[in-house]
Amino acid sequence: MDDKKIRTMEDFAEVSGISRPTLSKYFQDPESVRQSTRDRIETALDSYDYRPNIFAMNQNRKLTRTIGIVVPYLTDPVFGEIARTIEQQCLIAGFRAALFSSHGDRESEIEALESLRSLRPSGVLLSPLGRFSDRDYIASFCESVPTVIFDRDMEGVGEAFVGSDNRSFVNQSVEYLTRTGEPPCFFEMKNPSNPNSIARRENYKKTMESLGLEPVIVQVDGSGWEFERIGYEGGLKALDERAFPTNTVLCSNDRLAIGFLAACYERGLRVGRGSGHALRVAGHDDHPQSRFSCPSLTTVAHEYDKLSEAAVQQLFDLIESGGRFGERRVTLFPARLTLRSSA
Amino acid sequence: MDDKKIRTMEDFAEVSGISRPTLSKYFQDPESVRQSTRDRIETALDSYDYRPNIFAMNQNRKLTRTIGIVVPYLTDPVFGEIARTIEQQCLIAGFRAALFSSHGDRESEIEALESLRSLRPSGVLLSPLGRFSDRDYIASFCESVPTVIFDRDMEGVGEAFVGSDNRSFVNQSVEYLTRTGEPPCFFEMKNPSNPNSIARRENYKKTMESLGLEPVIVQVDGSGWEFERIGYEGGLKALDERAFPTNTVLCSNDRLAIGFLAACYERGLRVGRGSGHALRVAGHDDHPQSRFSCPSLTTVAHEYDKLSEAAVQQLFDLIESGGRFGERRVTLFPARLTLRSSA
DNA sequence: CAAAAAACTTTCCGCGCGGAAAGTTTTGAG
DNA sequence: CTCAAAACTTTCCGCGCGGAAAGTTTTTTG
Repeated sequence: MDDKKIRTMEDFAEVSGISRPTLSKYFQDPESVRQSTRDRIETALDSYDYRPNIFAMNQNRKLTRTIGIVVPYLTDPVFGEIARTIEQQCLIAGFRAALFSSHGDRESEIEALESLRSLRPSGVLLSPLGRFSDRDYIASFCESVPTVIFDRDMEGVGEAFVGSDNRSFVNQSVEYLTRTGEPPCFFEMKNPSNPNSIARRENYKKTMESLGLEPVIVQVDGSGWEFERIGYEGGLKALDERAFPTNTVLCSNDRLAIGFLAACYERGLRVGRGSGHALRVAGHDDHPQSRFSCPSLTTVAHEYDKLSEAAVQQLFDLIESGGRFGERRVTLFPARLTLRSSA
Repeated sequence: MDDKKIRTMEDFAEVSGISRPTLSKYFQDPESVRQSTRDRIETALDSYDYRPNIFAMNQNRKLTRTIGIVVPYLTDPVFGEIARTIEQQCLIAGFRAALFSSHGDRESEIEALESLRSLRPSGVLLSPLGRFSDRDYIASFCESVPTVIFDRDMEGVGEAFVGSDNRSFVNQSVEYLTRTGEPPCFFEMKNPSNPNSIARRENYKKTMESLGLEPVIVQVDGSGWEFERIGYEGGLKALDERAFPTNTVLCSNDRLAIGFLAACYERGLRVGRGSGHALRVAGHDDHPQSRFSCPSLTTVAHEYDKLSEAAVQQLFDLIESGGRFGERRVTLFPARLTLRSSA
């Protein structure tokens, strides 16, 4: 371990007895050199502890082996979880990950992508804000950087989209709820920024109509990312106004549902199925907290692992295809109904 | 906007009529050139849309103007929130932010720091895992990179620590609970990885003893980061075993408390103060969800903003001091008791 | 074992910028 | 208006690595 003054690849070439260009090849892809050479390099490597200068590398390389990850709101544990999964898969594949959050804000989203662009990433995994995104900017970004959109779609933008099948989500929840009790009312924000929310509302309508039932949509005010608060305050108001004609409430997402459950608790309404309960409540997304709400929340779960894996895989495909697919690829994952106590 | 072939600073010098070295100065610090020159550059800048190559810049610069942020578990909204705040303050100060999560794992923490080291950041804000951290590695990292430790301390490591005063936290909660009802039992994980947890337990003991009361500590099994689950499962067990001699439970942190509340709900125990309630429950941290638990959780709040701000400020001081303070600086923030319905 | 292929070495240049040195222009205080 | 200080320009070199070209060695194939 006499790591004296091995600062450059030249230095390391000298002490390891391998020529600099071969070392260069090795550091870009260890598989690209002969096994015997690789062994010699790796032996020297743990004697001298040298690491190539990342800036000098990326300055000249075409592919920087960096993957950008942009999520709309990192504080939401769902995105935290997704980011975590994706990051680890990138690392395993030998890429570095650069993580950015849009903080729910249009300008921040642009800033993140701008930072990312200057990093010249091999590819980007982007979950856009949705309605608040600067569509034109993002479209032009996707033109210059291989980008896969995930979780929330932006139609026509990017070479691929990987997300959940909102139809499957709502079908399952509505079907279950109507089969086991009164038909559900749909509880949501008036102006959701999330395209998934809009798709879910439309699918709720369609599903109800196809069942010959009257859709009832209860919309509450509120903007921003404090969904629990919005669900809580809007829930109190809706309950007090008796806005729900049936005893079953299907929330657009779990965070809203958790807020709504807090409102029910506040008003002394017992939530759950069976006698002795005033209301049934269900959500969508299987938020990590929904397992520990009171009562635990019946919801429809994403397969986060599969989604993350597929998104990463699509991006790697895209990178290998030189940044272009023939046509936009869309991968949707079905949902899994998760029964708990609330409905 | 004829941004044709302005790829290098040389190109931009030509079209802007400013010499390359002056441009170089400008991009490192706009204040370092004369106002009139700055105006000329900025005028040219929005005509030609040039941005210096970040890799070429950082290759030669001493300070990369990058701040590394490492948190133990990004999926925890508390850290998400802190990371968000810190990131924005760095951006305002003209630094880029590189965000990493240790994912609760020793190896990942080392990997994050290793990645960071190769980025040659101006400074690093690190919230270590705690008991699971490789103390020696982190200490040596702090030797080579200006580092401020925050939120959870690692004694003697890093040039500065910014966090919360756990004594103040526990003092306030214990004092309030004893004053308004039966004295609290302390509910926690058996082997907390978080140094804050350990400090809180010790302070609970001391505070109780100083009040002439017998401390009662209920420890539950479980490891990892699923605190709600641990609180829920351990809570069920403890309730069934009648492990709490008083009707008041003080949880080491809010996530544990949220799990415990779910256990209480499951067992049909009404939580809250006043008659008609079986149990009082309180937590620490003011987790974003604790406002919407059932019932809403009485807790002791961090001043996240101040903490983040102070951590960033300390780091900037440290960077300006050339990476060394005379002696280790410790900044602690007191807590703010936040009364809600649960106690 | 010979010939072809693969892997390696040597040499050279370039990437886009930082920074030093020396000379020139601009600024502002008296 | 004068002159020194401040700000700028010109010129040059270096950072650490990527990558091409041409030559040499090793491995593979029949």
